[in-house]
Amino acid sequence: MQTPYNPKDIEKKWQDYWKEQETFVVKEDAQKKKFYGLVEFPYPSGSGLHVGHPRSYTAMDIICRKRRMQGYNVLFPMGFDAFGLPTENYAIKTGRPPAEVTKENIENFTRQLQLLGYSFDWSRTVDTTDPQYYKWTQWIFLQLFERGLAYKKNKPINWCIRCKIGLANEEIVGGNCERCGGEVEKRDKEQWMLAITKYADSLLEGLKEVDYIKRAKVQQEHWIGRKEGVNITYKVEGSEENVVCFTTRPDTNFGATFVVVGPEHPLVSTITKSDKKKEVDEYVKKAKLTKEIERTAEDKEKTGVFTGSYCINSLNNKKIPIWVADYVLGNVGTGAVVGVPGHDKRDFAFAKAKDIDIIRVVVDKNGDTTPITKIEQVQEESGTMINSGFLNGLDIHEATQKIMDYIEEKGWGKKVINYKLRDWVFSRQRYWGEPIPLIHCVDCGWVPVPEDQLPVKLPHVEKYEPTDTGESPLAAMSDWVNTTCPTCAGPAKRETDTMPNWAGSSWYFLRYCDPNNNNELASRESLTYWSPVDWYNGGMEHTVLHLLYSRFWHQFLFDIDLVPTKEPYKKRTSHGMILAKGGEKMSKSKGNVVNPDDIIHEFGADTLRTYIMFMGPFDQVAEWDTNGLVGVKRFLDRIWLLQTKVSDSTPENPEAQSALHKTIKKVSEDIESMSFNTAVAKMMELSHTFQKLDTIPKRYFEKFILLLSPFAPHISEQMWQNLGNINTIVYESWPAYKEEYLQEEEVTIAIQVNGKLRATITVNADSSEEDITAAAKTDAHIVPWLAEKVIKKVIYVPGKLVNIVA
RNA sequence: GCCGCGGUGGUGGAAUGGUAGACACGAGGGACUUAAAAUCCCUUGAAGGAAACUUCGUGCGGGUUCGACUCCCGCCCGCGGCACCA
Repeated sequence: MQTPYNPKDIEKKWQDYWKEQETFVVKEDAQKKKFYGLVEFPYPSGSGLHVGHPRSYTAMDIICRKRRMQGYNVLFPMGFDAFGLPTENYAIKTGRPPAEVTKENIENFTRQLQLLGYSFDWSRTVDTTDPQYYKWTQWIFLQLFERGLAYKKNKPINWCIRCKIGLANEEIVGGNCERCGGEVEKRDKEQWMLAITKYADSLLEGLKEVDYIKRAKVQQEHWIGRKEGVNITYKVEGSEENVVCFTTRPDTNFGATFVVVGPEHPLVSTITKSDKKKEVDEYVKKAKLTKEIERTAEDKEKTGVFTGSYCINSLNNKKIPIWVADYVLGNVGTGAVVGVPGHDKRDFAFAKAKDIDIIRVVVDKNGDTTPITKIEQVQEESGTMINSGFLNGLDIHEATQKIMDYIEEKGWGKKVINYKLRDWVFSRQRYWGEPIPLIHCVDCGWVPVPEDQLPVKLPHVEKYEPTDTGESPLAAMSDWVNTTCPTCAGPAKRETDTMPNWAGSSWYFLRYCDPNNNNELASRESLTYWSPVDWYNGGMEHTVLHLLYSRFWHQFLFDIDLVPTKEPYKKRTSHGMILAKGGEKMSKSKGNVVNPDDIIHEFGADTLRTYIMFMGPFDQVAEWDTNGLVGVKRFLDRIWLLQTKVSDSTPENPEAQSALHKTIKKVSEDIESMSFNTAVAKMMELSHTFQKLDTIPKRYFEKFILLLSPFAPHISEQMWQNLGNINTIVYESWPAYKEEYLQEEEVTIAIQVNGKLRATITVNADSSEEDITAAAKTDAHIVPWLAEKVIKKVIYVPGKLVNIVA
């Protein structure tokens, strides 16, 4: 008699077995083809694993388990991205050292991940806060520094007042701090910058050779924001100065009626006429005090003041006024814009507000030539030039090319490529991050910490609070800060800023290849064997920043010949978020977070894993529904009970055999396309088919268990053992289907009359088209529909349907 | 505003242009049981009909096609990203 299915005993038993047997520990093996499956390593927060994490992990676990069964040598690692603000904030509140808190959190996360039965190679775990790890994060930074890609710059940074931290542009959401939602202001501060813009083209180019989901590519392209245009030089009348304006639409330049410089523009004071000085100064002062979010609000009314100066549009020798207006941003393009109000919405609004001429130079496809002052302004995607001298009659795109060449030829401007991408603000005035390994010497300037002195370890401090002065808590540690210059041995000071969170996660996948190497970030041999990551799954929230940053670092490492491939990830997919019941995000404050521990306790890890895969399309958001677990649990219960029906000496059953092979095909294909929900559904169907049998041939059941094992590994191992197998199921061969078994003896053919279903008939699979159409026409259900009608046409789709057109 | 994704039963969701609603939840009925739980079986898009069956039905309006959830055109709604980016 079969014992009942008891996930608690089974799951613990097999988790212990895998650990003792080192089932998932891998080594490089030149004889085997490799597969590197990667999931984003979690931030080990104090609240533990969240039910959203297992969506990504289970999916990749299934893929990796399948690859092992397909004979691949599989690297599937896990680690912890453990530097970060929540831990630091917790330390501030409780006074406990972040390292201690981190250690506890990692232990808890590890426990939870192991309860889920993932096939991670735990011997390769990395922790970004481990000095043996961040030694190499610092080392990579120094490589960037030595090649001029890390530089210090005094620039206005985004300062979160509440977190007391400088933020990267990427960390501002809707003008507020991404983390705390608080106000952000501009502050001048010396910041370490990484020259990611030097890699803009390369990062764009690299996207062509990788297999990323479309929206990940599109978002990255958008973020890089490459734009071809021309910097046009406008001579300021009665002055030696020039105003340079970037535009992507030089075709409309005959319609230029003004130039606007932003309040930050360096020429503002020089070009302002004395009688306008007071007004301009006041305007500029006010603009600088206005928060960027207010200034750039889309529906904000256009304001600005005339400088009193004019410049000359060389194209038509027209004299046009120069204005100062805050809708022009200092950090975009050249910080100055040529105003073409006829064909740019913002220029139009400005011209209307200031009563400046509006000239139409483009006729859209409707041929409308109404003066633009009389209609709402347009911004055409296509059209023909008018009022534009030698451009007249040209399509706007042709005109753009022609005039760019012309302007450059005449020396009035220069073709340029602009990017939306900015250099990466790389310093943080916080404690819980990697110290930036540089020393400042009055005589020698910034000097790297010598390699043999890495890592620069985080010292123990008494207080973790950041300061209002904008200095890291490390700045107060005078023993640590004061040091000697590695070059001249004179007195020198350490850099007290730390690196941002993104640093450790920008190369962690390389460290997994060789996690304990003390001499290099990872050995060339291990990187050559495992690189690149074959399949990387993660959240959409990381497709811009983390993905771009890590690609940048990786391309840099490739350029200095430390890694074997230009691109780090061959394939990138993304899972949808798991929302709480009701469609809200799960959050501690709302109290709607589902803890995997509770679910595992009640239903078991196999049920949880299978349910998460079954709940809906993998790439779309899904609402958590505890009721849904019931169905999956019943499915596993049912399979468990099927064991009693398994028999060694049962003849073939064509129907069951066909169902089995269809399931093999479907599950195999669905895993590859991440259609896990339909794979599970197909296995459920098969379980019903088997249930109807008196006895199940053992060879069928074994194949079924093999298919199930990536989804529900514990119960599968146990049933595999129950069937008399001695070895783990993990390295058994993935079942193959046979085309011949997919065919059924009889097929159901749909019969339509004029495209509407009127009957179905069941025929032998090998029936001829003639026989089937004849049977269709004479079917009792069909005959009345054809009465008094002439059959015009019969469409036959083999094995599917007959459509009689009458 | 632009870009991406989506809209299908009471619910989550299935459907290479070919029988819409697989699979699952829930609900209703039945079997087993002293009873309940568990399990198993049946029914379950809507309307009409005793039934056979008929009509309608995949956000809305058109179109292509023998045939459209699927392709094309024009909209509406929801989610995500970007956004006075010149």
